[in-house]
Amino acid sequence: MIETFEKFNMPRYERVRWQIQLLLTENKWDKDTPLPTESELSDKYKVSVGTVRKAVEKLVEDGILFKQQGRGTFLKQPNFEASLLRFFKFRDKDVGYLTPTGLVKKIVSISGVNIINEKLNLHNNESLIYIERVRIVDNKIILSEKIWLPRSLFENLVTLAPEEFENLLYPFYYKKCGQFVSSAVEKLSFIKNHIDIYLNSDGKKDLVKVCRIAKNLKGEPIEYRESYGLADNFSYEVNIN
Amino acid sequence: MIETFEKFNMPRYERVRWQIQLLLTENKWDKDTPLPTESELSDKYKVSVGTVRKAVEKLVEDGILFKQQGRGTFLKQPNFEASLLRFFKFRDKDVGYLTPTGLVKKIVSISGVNIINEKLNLHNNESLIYIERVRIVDNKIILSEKIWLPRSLFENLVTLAPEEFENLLYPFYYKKCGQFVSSAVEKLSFIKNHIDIYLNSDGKKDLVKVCRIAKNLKGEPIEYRESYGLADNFSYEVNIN
DNA sequence: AAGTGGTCTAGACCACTCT
DNA sequence: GAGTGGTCTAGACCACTTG
Repeated sequence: MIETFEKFNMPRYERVRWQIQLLLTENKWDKDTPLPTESELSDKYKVSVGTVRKAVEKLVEDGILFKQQGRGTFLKQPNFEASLLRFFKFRDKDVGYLTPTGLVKKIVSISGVNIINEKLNLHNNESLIYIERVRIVDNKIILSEKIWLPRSLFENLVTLAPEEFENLLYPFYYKKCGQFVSSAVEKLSFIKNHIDIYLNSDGKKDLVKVCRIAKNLKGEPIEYRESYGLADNFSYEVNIN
Repeated sequence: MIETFEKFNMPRYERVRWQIQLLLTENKWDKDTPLPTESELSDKYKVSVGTVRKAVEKLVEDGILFKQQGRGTFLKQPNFEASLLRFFKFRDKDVGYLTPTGLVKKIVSISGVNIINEKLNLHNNESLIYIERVRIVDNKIILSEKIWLPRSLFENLVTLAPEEFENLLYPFYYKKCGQFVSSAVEKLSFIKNHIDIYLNSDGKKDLVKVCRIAKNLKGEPIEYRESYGLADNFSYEVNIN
């Protein structure tokens, strides 16, 4: 392995970075379990502390680790549920922005669906778990979600009833199935005159559709999700450099 | 100045970063004029090369500088015109994605407008330049833009006719007025049944509206722009970490 | 007080670009 | 060949957190 890295002229800090990333796939890091210290890592991988620091810095930039002076370096548990606010902002009269709660309405095991399996890098015959879920603010459904998971990775979910799911799905995946979501790609589009059983009872509406592929630390897709919301609630802000 | 920095416990690399940023506001850096070398900077600011490197790294992350091994470090000329593709993707049958060309239709000097002046951090009585501009792909208008500039900074533009503007505005601002756009905030929203004189001749349409505040190196707003496009053409993709 | 990450230095050698 | 940034080291001292 190390020889391979060397052959490709990969700098040591990159090599260390991948070693650490490998370390992180072990299911034992939570927000209070620090990684080995910088000097331990520098001993382990036979590089200077400065090189370890550079590797770790990259992982911090990627949002995978976070450091706390005096305490240590930790695996970051991203909160995508809150960061759906990237696309939708639901403003309360008094409080400001709200985080919607999640409620699973339906969960079934289904056979492979070509276009979904493709997004999840699965063979067409591999079966899936399909979930319907709504997001609620102030007793009002404001988002409707369809979720597809590779059954092979999420076997432990198939026997659960909708009520047994928790409010936030990604920490739940990790607890029940050891699947850790570390990044995602979202694609946004606009669809007109659509109907959604959870979202609008009174006919067709203009909706915003967000397609998300969520990935684990290795960059492998582990969830495909489509979120629908009313276009009226939509708001998005981005910084450009 | 330096004492001030020290008092606030600002690390040296941060201080150096600000010094460099100050350097950059001098109107003499283009894509072929390298900054002073790392060792020159380390002499000048009385810190080690490693500290300079850290300062420069930050500026590279911010998209303000770029480095090229063997050549030097340069001020980055961001191409926002191309990066409007952040929100709109216009797909050509053959070529893939296209960069639209820009055409100024109208330029006038106007008195202050409260809501605009606010966005530009101007007093209400300060006057503005107002520009209407369209973006064209394949002989078809696909974006309509309204642009407001502080007249005090862009005095040199008021005497120009629409034809005298170049395809890309931001390099043009820099050439004519020494105003360098280095970052921006964009806000996206949907508007229904709107009419736009350049965009749609056959009545009201659903539009996507992108409001942009463009800023100089000091973070001061220097342009406010509203871009309108048909919702059908809209597509946006984002990575989350 | 002990241990963590945060800052900073001085110097070495490598990889690339230009002339 | 001269000069640039790219990688890497070994060590110092500081700031913060925890027992």
